[in-house]
Amino acid sequence: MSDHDPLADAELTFLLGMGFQLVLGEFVTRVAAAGYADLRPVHGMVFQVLKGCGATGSELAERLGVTKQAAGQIVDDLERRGYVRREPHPDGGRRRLVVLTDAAVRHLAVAGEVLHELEDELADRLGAADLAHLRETLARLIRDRAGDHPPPLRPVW
Amino acid sequence: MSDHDPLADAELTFLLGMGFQLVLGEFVTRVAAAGYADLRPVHGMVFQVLKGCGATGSELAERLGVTKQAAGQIVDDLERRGYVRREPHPDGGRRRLVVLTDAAVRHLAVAGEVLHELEDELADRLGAADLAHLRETLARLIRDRAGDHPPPLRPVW
DNA sequence: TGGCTGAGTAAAGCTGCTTGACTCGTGTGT
DNA sequence: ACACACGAGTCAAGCAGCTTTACTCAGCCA
Repeated sequence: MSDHDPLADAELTFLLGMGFQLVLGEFVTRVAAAGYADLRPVHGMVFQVLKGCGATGSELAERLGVTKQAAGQIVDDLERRGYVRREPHPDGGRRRLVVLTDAAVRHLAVAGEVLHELEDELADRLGAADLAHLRETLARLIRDRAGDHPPPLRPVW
Repeated sequence: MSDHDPLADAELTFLLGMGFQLVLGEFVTRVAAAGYADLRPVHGMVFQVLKGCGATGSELAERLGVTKQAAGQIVDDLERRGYVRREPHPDGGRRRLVVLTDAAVRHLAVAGEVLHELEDELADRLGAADLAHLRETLARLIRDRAGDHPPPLRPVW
């Protein structure tokens, strides 16, 4: 056909990257519009890790896939802005437990809502069955490449 | 069920990001093993843009979604390492045409081969029909969010 | 002639990470 | 009891890959 879709020929890697970029970009835009323009996706990852009973800086670093110094800097930043607190760790030692403040918990709720909203919209536009199939195939791809323990999600290239 | 798949509950955004990260990581590893450990994905994007008849620095910058200074720095780097040349532009002015050397053309061939190899392996493991469906749904997602002119693929967060 | 436009360049600054070197509590072996 | 290794945390410096700001230079058109 003369009007051939260039996306049909695109590399799978490109399709995945572009899909991720567009969806994440939309997510970031909406969360920023909800009053969180000062939080990047990595901060959301931090909140996910700390959700529940918190974690130490080293645990956080491992979960984020960065050095403990980098994790410390992120925590410094979030502490200054009132999203986390450092408390003495029950197990003592030099350990300190990083925990979420209410502001961070509220952000988690908003972010979760935005994610579901976005996914619902995509289900409408792409078809719920196709979206479910997309999820399922992606999950198998991830399991195939990374097993049961996918590595930390890091900025790509 | 006691043995429930945590990936089934994961956010779509997460699945897309993890899928992209794993596939791109595998791609980078294999291309590095083929002798191109000194080239990042962005260099491959540059080669894609310049493939054919080359481009000016400003055109390249626009296609990459960076400032022309950043594009100039990348071109400086690639020129030093023998992957591109700057030639006088046929249209004159201050313009200069950045074109690929044979080394870059060889890299393009290798990278293309690796991408197809990777996609064939995934077709084997996930099922050709499911992979085709994945591609098709991703293409529709991209078209839905970006129309016919998807923005440059950039490092994400 | 003189000014506008658009490509390219030069220099400095910034962000988010890393590496290297340390300090300090704690348990462990002898 | 004492030394000491270990692991968490922190300080400082460095670095990559961009951006912002500010300029130079060639053509073009009134």
